[in-house]
Amino acid sequence: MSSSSTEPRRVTIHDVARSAGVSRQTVSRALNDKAEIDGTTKQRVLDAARELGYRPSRFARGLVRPDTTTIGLVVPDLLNPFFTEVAKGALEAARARGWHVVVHDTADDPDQELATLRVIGTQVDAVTGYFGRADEDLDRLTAGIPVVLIDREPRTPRFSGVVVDGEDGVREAVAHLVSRGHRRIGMLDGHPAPSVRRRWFLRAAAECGVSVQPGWIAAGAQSVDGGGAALAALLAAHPDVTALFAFNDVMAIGALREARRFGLRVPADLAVIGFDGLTLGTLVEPELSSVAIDTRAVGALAVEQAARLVTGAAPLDPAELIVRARLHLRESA
Amino acid sequence: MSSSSTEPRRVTIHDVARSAGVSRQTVSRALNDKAEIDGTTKQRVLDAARELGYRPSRFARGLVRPDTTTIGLVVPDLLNPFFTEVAKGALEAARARGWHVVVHDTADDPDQELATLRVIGTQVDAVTGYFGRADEDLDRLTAGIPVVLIDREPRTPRFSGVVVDGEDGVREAVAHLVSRGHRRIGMLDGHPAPSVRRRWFLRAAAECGVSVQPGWIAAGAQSVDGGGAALAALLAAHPDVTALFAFNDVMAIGALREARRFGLRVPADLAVIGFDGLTLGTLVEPELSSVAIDTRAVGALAVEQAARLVTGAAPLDPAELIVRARLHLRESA
DNA sequence: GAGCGGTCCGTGAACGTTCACGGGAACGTT
DNA sequence: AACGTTCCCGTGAACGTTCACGGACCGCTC
Repeated sequence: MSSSSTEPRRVTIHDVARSAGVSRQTVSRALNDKAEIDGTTKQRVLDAARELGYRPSRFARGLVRPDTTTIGLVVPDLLNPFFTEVAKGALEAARARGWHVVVHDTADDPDQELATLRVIGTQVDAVTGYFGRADEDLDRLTAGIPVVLIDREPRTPRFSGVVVDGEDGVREAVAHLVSRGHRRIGMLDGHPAPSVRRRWFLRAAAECGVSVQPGWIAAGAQSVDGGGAALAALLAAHPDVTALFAFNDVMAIGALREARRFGLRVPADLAVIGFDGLTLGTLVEPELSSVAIDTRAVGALAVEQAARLVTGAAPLDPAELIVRARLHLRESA
Repeated sequence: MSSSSTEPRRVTIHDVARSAGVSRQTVSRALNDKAEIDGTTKQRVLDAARELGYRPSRFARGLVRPDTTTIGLVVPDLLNPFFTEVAKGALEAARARGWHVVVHDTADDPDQELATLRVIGTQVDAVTGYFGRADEDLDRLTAGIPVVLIDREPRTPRFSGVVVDGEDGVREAVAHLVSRGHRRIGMLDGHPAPSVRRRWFLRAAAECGVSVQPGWIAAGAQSVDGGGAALAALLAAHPDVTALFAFNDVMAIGALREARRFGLRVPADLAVIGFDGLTLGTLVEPELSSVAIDTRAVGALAVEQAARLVTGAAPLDPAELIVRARLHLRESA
């Protein structure tokens, strides 16, 4: 309502005090439900505050009293149910501590990841999540705040992280397929370059005595459509594959759908096993077998570790940060 | 490493300055990549900062320079894909502004909602999401910050909100079912008390000239299992129902699964139409028909409105905050 | 009517950072 | 030798709030 041109200066506690004819401290008392204040003055202050549209500055307040800690969670795509479940676990763990979680979705885009890190690095007390950038970049951008990586291969001293160990689970999966008579087992990978999960798969196959032709492995985007496309490509070249291990459940579900289009019955014509163990897998038909990990635990562990790093408590041992996968058999294999 | 008992006082910019033998301002210059500083001193300062484990206080910094605004998003259950999609829309809209979003999951629990409001009210610049509490409670707990409600019936002057108008969409759905010859159409409601969506349904049915027996409406929890249970109850009492409108897609998917257990083919024996239009509906078999709304837009609109309220710009007109539903036909009806 | 306890309120100080300004040193120019 | 530039660096002030303290006022008691 003023006249001038510049920024409409913020309404401070002083303005309220002046308007109500009291001092800062009395305003503070009224707003924070403290004692030592008369009922009528309190109401007068509250009215004045409302009238002026006063909102205390959380920065000024945070400066003078110990305040809630905030941690940043970075995920490539919140719509991917895997990350949703991890986020849920993180939120629960944070809530248990009374902490805040700011969630950032990078849309799987390195530039957005960079932008996020740039802005988040100065705004939170710790950051966790999935990152693609090199360690040096991360180190520089986070400027000293604790970083907890999730499911990232090289663990360096600077960054601790939650790692998922699917080796045993994948071995169970392959062993199960072999026990059902499958000999031509393909894989849908989620990276162009061989992923860790592919290594687990190949090693398990070798241990079970079945050989895997290079052509039986197709890569695709880590999405439903990506899984469908990868299966289409795989079947076009090698229609004799009878079983399938997928990089994750989302791709596996895409494969399920694609198999239906091909007229293949699952598991009769094509057995499918995914990875992650999403609850989503119980909603599709047939229900998806999967090498399952405790996704909530992943998020919770990340927050737990972040908490320890922030408070300076003894950090969790790397061994305690390992989440192991187990085969959950349902209908698709 | 100190001796005393009390809090291990925070490392401030002064400590770094003293350690590096320079002034505060020089430390600030080094850390913020400003000019007017010598290369070697800069490095010395950086080393000292790292050595001491210095982290600038975001509060002190936020106090003195204009800082990123943060908005709170409150959802009952992030694992519910509907809320996930809304959250995604909100995150995208916030990112476009360079804003932060702190996400809180209340687990559908009034107490947790209360706790969340209590802590969030003083920590963010605006709050949006789904709330169950009465207006007075919300008003008191949010202490003057803008509140944008999502999909909540009574719009009061104090609270603006995004509302979804499914009336036309539901009418399309019922009309479609009737045109396919259905006369006994049931509904799975998500509330014990008649919901707005139920009103839309009943009105549409009346307009289409079909009557709905009270027993054809069953209520259940707004979850997959809740939908399944509700359908089971409904079919037990009224096995002659041939079509179904569900409160939302999640319940509809539960109904799909339950129908399969009952040996009913969808849509041949039982046509099913959900509400929300989740992408999840394209993953199930048969693909789910649904009265669809633009879920991302819901989240985006909420943030947009919050932005206007925070910046003091002209708020969106209530008419602009209406998201309309349209029937999306797929396989299940 | 002096003292006392209780209630209510105001005044510095402090939190940790950046901004605006000023100043010294080194160097080159006339 | 005086002067202007450029490059660094440091000193008060300010951001908006709460805490610790002190003090005014009122009513009561002895």
